Amino acid sequence: MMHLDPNHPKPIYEQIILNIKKEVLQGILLPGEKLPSVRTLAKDLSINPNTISKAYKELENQEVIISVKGKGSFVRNIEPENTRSVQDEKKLKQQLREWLVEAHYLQVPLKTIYQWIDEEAQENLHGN
Amino acid sequence: MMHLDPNHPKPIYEQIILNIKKEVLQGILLPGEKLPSVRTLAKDLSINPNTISKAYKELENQEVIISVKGKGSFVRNIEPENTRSVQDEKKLKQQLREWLVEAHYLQVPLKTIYQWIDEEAQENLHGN
Amino acid sequence: MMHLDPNHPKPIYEQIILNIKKEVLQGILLPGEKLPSVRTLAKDLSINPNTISKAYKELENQEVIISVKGKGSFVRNIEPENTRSVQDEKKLKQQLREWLVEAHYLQVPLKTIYQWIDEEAQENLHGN
Amino acid sequence: MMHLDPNHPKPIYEQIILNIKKEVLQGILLPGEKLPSVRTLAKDLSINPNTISKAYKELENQEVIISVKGKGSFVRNIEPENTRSVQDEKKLKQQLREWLVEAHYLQVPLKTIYQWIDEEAQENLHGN
DNA sequence: GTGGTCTAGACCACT
DNA sequence: GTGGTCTAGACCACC
Repeated sequence: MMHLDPNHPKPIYEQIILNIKKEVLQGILLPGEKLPSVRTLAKDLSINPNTISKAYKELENQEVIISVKGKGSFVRNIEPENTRSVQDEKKLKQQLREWLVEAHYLQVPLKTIYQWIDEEAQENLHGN
Repeated sequence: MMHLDPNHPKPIYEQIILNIKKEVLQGILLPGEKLPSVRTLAKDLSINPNTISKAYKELENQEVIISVKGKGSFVRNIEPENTRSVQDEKKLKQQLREWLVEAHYLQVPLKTIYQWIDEEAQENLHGN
Repeated sequence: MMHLDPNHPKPIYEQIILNIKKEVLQGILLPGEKLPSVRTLAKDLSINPNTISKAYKELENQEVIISVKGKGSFVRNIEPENTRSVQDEKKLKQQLREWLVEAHYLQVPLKTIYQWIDEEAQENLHGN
Repeated sequence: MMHLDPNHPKPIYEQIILNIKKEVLQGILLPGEKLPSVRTLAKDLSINPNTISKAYKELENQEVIISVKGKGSFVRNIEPENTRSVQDEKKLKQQLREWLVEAHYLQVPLKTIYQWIDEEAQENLHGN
């Protein structure tokens, strides 16, 4: 079950997006699988359906899922040719750069950073 | 000279904070050195002095600089005893976790991530 | 109701911060409880919303409350792990030192000081 | 020799006031003793004479010293009948109250507070 | 409705 | 001239 923190600084719909992406990565949600409907997920998480709707729309924009009128929303394949755009990469790198300034400022050693990444990578990718 | 993008998702005052932190890390701004005054920096960047003020105040909260009424704002020493708190570390790790989900989703290989970090580390820490 | 004195040497936004901290300590505001919105509190106290906003932001920095866009501001739990840092303690002690010089100069006996502290402690901590 | 910290949030003239009061309390400066002249003290501390002047004027207002034209400034007796006014006491108590809110919030135990006071009292009063 | 950011312009305290 | 506070009013993102 998805974990949401209403007191998180990140808006709820972004938390949902992140969670679903994570489940796809981890193979909990498989390509072609049907996602819960907007209304049922909203009920399960006891939040506003509009918020779920916004998350699903954004996931469709990012080509993670596909919504079919009258049928539901489904996980898309991660197509290898859907390789990241130059823009995506630039954005990611920029975000990393900003994070590193903070980390360096707080004197986190490089070794620790590598360790954190390895821990997380194992969880997300387990075998990919 | 500092580069600001008013259309960036990050608010201007945070861009300023990041820029100054980076300059401190890189040794462009040295401990004790005087920062440009609120008003002159505002004029140089053609933004409102209050925005600069907000950035400087936050930098003072984070103990990066110190502002003295009537005198100006100055870079503080990075005291080794000012080690990061448990909460700081938790926050950093959480941010990293979210970034990694994105990166994995876009299929950035671990190797590339390490490379990006090394590049940036060299720029920020040059030998530390 | 909160009491504010515009002619106080302490800025208004700091008076608000102190008041809210006190109410949290005294259990008037409970963890998770919603604070009045920036706008309504501003109207109630007949001051500018930006001033409230400044106070709330600082309270969020100090991890007393948490503000969520579109939802409101809420009292956080005081986590026992969020122990004070060395710097916090240093700052507190320095402030106390300066206060004591004044008190000694005005010949307040130690006994009276202890009495004042006990009175206040009872109000703030009521049994903790 | 007096210790001044130009990077302290407290204005320099207040630091001077506090220092002189402390020296009077500790018996380093005795009643009737001549203080250094504005100009020589300014030179010794390498700060602006106006700042010293402001401090001395305030000390005269608070009846700690007395300035005689053409002769210099001198430490006054702490006269027992110069007992603190009701106003002074109210102000002191108010300041203490605010400090205690912070201390309680940061979970400093009462015992620790007493300890801090005792340490400081010994330094300031040594035998009074 | 909520909080967050930014501008414009004012006044104050300190050096 | 310096930073700090406050007001007034605007626009944005989120729920």
